[in-house]
This record gives sequence, C-alpha cells and structure tokens, in this order.
Amino acid sequence: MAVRSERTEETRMRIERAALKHFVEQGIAETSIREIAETAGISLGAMYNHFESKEELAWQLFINGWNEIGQELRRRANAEAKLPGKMRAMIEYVFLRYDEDWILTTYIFASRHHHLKRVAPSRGNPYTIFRLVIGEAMRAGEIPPGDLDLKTALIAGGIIQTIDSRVLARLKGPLAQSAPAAAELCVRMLGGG
Amino acid sequence: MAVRSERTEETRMRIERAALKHFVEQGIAETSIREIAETAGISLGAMYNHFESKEELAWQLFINGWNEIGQELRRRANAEAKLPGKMRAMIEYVFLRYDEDWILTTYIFASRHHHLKRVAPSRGNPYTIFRLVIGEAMRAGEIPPGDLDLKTALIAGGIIQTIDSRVLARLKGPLAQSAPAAAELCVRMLGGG
Amino acid sequence: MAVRSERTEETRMRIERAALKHFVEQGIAETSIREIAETAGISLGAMYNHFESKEELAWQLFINGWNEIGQELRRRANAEAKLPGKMRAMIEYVFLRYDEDWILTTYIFASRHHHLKRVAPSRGNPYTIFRLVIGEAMRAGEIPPGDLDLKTALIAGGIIQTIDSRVLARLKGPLAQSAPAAAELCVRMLGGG
Amino acid sequence: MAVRSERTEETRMRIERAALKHFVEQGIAETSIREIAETAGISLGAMYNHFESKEELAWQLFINGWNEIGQELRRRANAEAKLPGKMRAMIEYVFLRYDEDWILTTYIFASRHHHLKRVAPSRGNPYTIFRLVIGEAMRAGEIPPGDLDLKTALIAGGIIQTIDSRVLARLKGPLAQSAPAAAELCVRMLGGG
DNA sequence: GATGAATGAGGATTCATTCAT
DNA sequence: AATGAATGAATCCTCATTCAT
Repeated sequence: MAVRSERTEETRMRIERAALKHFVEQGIAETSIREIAETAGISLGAMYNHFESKEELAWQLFINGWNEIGQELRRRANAEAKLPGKMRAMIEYVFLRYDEDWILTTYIFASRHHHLKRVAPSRGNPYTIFRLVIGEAMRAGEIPPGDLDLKTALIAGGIIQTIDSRVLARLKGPLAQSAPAAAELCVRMLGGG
Repeated sequence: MAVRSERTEETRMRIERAALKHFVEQGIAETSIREIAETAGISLGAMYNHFESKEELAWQLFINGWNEIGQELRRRANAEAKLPGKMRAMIEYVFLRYDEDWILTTYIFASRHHHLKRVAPSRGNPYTIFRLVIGEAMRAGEIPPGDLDLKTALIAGGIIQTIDSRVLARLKGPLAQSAPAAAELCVRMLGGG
Repeated sequence: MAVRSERTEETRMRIERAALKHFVEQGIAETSIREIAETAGISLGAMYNHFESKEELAWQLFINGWNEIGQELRRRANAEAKLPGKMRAMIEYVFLRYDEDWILTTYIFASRHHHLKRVAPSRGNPYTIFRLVIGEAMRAGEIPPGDLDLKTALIAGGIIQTIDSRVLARLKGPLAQSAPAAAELCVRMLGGG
Repeated sequence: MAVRSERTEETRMRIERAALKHFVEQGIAETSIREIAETAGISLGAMYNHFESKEELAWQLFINGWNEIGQELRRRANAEAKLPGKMRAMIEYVFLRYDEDWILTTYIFASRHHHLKRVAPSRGNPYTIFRLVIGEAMRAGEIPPGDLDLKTALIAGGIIQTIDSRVLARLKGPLAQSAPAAAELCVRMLGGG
C-alpha cells in the first residue's frame, strides 16, 4: 500500500514537473497533454488518472504555489517588526523560492493572468500581503501616506518583473543575493528608512 | 480607388479591434479566427485578405504598438533634461496611452511574453528605453550607482503592473492623473530628486 | 448563389442518407462521425459545416421525421369519418412511408427511445394521434369503452413491430399491401366494425 | 468455500443490478464499466473477475432473461388448452415479470435490437412462442386464417409497447391487473372467442 | 478476488488555412 | 475583396481492457 502510494505520488510529481517545463517554455495553451505525458514518461491516458484535465492540472500547479507564496510572505512579514525588515524578508523569500525552483516560481507568476479570474483577491494572495504590509507601514507612520494601490502595484510588479527579466537572461547569478538591494530600493520608494 | 482603399482600411481596422478585444479577454491561443471574423462582421475567409495568419495578426498588433511606445518614450525622455522630468514624461505617456486606448495598451503589455522571443532586446523596446534613461542618470551622477538591470526591472515592472491592476479593477479613474505620483515614487526609489 | 445553395443542400442530403444508413445498421452510438463522412464522401471536418454535432444530426433526422409522420397521420385521420377508415388510412400511411423510404422510417421508430426524453408527448407525436383517434371512437360509441392507454399501446406497438419484423426479414413484399389486413385486425381488437 | 462462493455470488448480483440500472437509464453504449463498478461498489479491475467484457455482461443479462421468458411463456401456454387461456397466461406472465422486476424486464425488451443479430430466431424466443401459439390456434380453427407473421408482430409488438409506455409513465399501477383486458383485446383481434 | 494505475486506440470536436465561386 | 464550404491535422478526453501488487 505504502509502495503503491509512493509510486503514484512519484508519477504525479513527474507529471507536474513535465507540465511545468512545457507550460513555462511554451505556454499552457500551446502545450498538449501528449507532450506532458511523453516528457513524464507515461502514456496519454494515464494522465487522467492523476488530473481531471489539462486546465485543472495548470490550475492546481498555480494555486498551490500561489497560496504557498502568499502564506509564507505573510509569515515572514509578521516575523519582522518594521517595514525594512518586512520588505527584505518578503523579497528574500520570493527570490529564494526562485533560486530553489525557478521553473515553478516563474510559472506561478507568468501564468497568474490565466488564472486570476478564478482567484479571490484576498485568499493568501501575494498582492494582498504586500498591500497589507504597505498599508500598515503607512498607518504606523513609518512611511508617508499616499495611494496605496499605486504603491502596491509598483512594488509587487517590480519584484515580479525582476524574475521575468532573469528568465529573459538579463540578470545573472543567484537572485537571492539581490534581495537586500531590491528591498532597500523598495523601502526607499515608499519613503521609509 | 480611394473609396476602395478607405473601405479596405476600415475593414482592417474592424478586424484589429475585434482581435484586440478577444485577445485581451480570452488570450491569443483561446481566440479563433472565426470569432474575430464574427465580431468584425466579416466572413471567415475574408480574414485572409487582410492578414496572413492569426499569429501574424497578433504579432502586427503587438509590434506596432510596442515600437510606437518605445519610440515615443525615447522622444519624450529626450525632450527632458533631468531624470525627474524624463521619468514623469515617460510614465505620463504610458498612462495616457492607456486612457486613450486601454485595450490596445493592455494587449501590448499582456502579450509581451508571447512575442518576446521574436523581439530583439534593443529595437525601440520600452524596457531598453527605461534602462537607457536610468543608466544615463547614474552616469550623470543624478542618482547613486547600483545594479542597473535590477533597477530597470523594478521600475518597468512596477509601471506595467499599474496597468494590470487597473484592468483587474483595483485602481479607478483616469490613470494619467496618477502619473506624477508614480514618477515621484520611481525617482525616489532610484535615489534621485 | 442558387448553385451554392443547391450544392450545400445536396451535401447535406448526402450526409443525412449516410448517417441514416449507419445509424440503422449499427446504432447511433456505434457510428462514428468519420464513418458518416466517408460514406457521404466528404471530409471529417466538413461534417461540422452542416451539423453541430452527431447528437444533433441524429436528433434532427429523428424529430423531422417523427413530426412529419405525426402531422400526416392527423391529416389522414381527419379526412375519414369513422374508425375503420381512419385506422386504415393511418396504417396505410405508415406502411407506405416505409415502402418509400424504409431506412428513414426504420430509423425513426427504432431510435425513438434514444430521443423520447426530449420529445413532448403531445407535439405531433404519432402515439398521441393514435390515442386521440381511439379516444374519439370511444366517445362516439363506435367502440366499447376501456383503458385508452392500454389500447393505444397495443395498437401503436403492434404497428411499429410490423416494421421491425420486416427489417428482420420476417415479412416480405411491399408492406403497404398488408395495411388493410392490419387495419382490420386493429379495428377488430378495438371492438369496432 | 461456501462462504466465498456466496460472497462472490453476491458481488456478481450487485454488478448485474448496477449494470441493468445504467443500461436502462442510459443505454448500453452510453454506460461505462467504471460507472457500473462505482454503482456496484467495487473497483474497476474487479469487474473482470466476474465478466469477460461489457458486451458479454450485457449479453448475459439479455439472453438469460430472454430465454427465461421464452421458456416460461411456452410452459404457460402449454398448460392451457385454448387460445384465450393461453393468451391470458402469456400476457399475465410478462406483466407479472415486469411488476416483479421492471428494470430487468424493460432491459430485455428494450435491448433486444442490440442483441438480436446474435439470437437465433427460434431458440426460446418469445416472438417464436407467440407465433407458435397463434399458428396452432389457426390450424385448430379457433381463429380465422390469415397472415401469421403480421398477426404475431401486431400481438407481440403491442404487448411490448405496453411495457414501454409504462416506463414512459403513460400507464399507472401494477401492470398485471391489465393482463385480462389486454388478453381479451388480443384474442378479439385474432378473431377468437 | 480486489485494487487502481497504466495502456493506447478511438472518438468527438476545433481550427487555421485554402479555394472555388 | 467577400463568402463559406472543404480539408485534415491536432487536441482533449474516454474507455475497455490488462496487469502488477
């Protein structure tokens, strides 16, 4: 039983990695189930023992990662007292996540438009966490007041673009080492520190 | 001749608007030529009198807008002497472009990943313009030195996200009026002003 | 224009005849769209220029024929004054229809279970017509009273089975020539004449 | 061993009932082995410990019932001396069978077309029994001579339709109580009594 | 006997593109 | 230029059946 379960789990993992690879390289719509199956080393039909549909597979990969990032961002932000620490912890986490598993992290951020219609804006959503953190800093007087949504968009968009640019090979080396610099820039933008 | 040409041009425009609408709402891959034709009010076959292929249509819509934005950004940046003016002029332009034609502007930025394999990184590319402007400001001593690519990513990504968030209805009203605030934040991030 | 329309109509007809042939020989579920297309001499994809789906094709073939038979039965019954005449006219029509186009007539009756969930019980429905005619004869005192539904089922089922048995090659020759005998038996069953 | 066998038998029964349910509700082709397994509460693979194939399962369910009905019809007909008694006994049996197990009886008659290619026309076949009984009555002078096949079709088809109409909710209450009326109508049709 | 993952053929449907009219 | 039928490859998904455990 344990053996079966392990094997099943292992197959599922192979499918997920294969799917991520193709989704990131070609896009979701441009990837066929057959391609994923071949890369995963299983038959076409077996795919459906593990996932209901291609869209569901894409969704599961997205939402699990999306929520995990959101939750971890919240946890790391809460562990720090002030904005600079929070911002640095958050950015560091995202960049570390990228260094650990660039393909998953890229997928999550690159496919967010495809899925965002289905995501409630407040459920473990990374955007929301950034918004909360910036809003609190404003209320605490750490940074000057201002258009919260604008600031959130600038910060969150900038961080995601950093990953994007990396994928397009504009930035080299482990991304995490850029986290302090990025965090400092972000805090400075917000008028803190 | 003139009449024919006007009509043709008008049909072409209808096709482009129809395509943009569907591309933005559903994505390029998820949009069929038939849907575009129906929305444009012409027959399926007639599409091919105006465009070589769906991919070519998507590409033309993208690259024309992309280059236009890049060129206009360069022009506006060049018309200003210092970073704050440049940044403000650039952001204002992007936001005005969005207010004028949100569907096209959204399409350009949202579809950039689909097309970026085909885009040389330096040809009238908005990223490149931001990079040049920030790089010049560094060399001129207007802002402290630092990782140019990181800064470019943070600035450019932030601005694009602003549009994205607008589409997801997180920001209201004409976007252009947020340009001064956004520019100031960006300049501050870069350590200028 | 007229030519196009004629051609289109001719293609549609070829599809319908091909579909009927396979549906009757193999059953609806056991017939593939590809088989129909091949028999009709067109490509697989072209099928969908003429019918939305296989189920829709099967349904159109059924409901058009079903309603036509119902309406004609009503017309022929109305043209006669008394039960024997009505019954004979009705049965004759069904049998003639079979002799003219056995494949369509067989299809209609053999596929009725597949479709009957979708049919309102009273809209031009052959059963309903038989029921009306028998009910009127009862009220007119032409035949003794009794369980109307039972009688309708016995009469209608018997007539349809006649066709069925013919298809299974138990009855030979033109079916229409059996109409008078069948009608007489039915009237006798009902206690008329 | 006995225990095992009982369990096995019980499982087999559950499969059969599940299959009948789906076959009657959806049709044979439209029912998957997986659906049957789920309704029966066993795993997909276990199905094949009990039946060779879906078609074989459908066939066994049909032919066992079909032959049982044919044999019992013959037995009941033989136990009566004259046509009215025979007809009444036969119809009563079919109707009782329906009241006892409508789902099986409905399946048998509704699926007969699917299987009839495989059925020899004379092996315990209910049609054949009706044909024999009517033929004998003719030869015995109980009823006037006439087209035997036509009469058989009318009688047998009528009786089956009675069940069909019941399923479509046109007739209410236990069907068996309609047997005397139905038998009388049939005898009258044949010119007997 | 039971389980459910694996297989791979088959089927419905879509779709970009072509082409005769 | 417009029309829309025709083409056939491609895609998603289903399903009967097998088989290792």
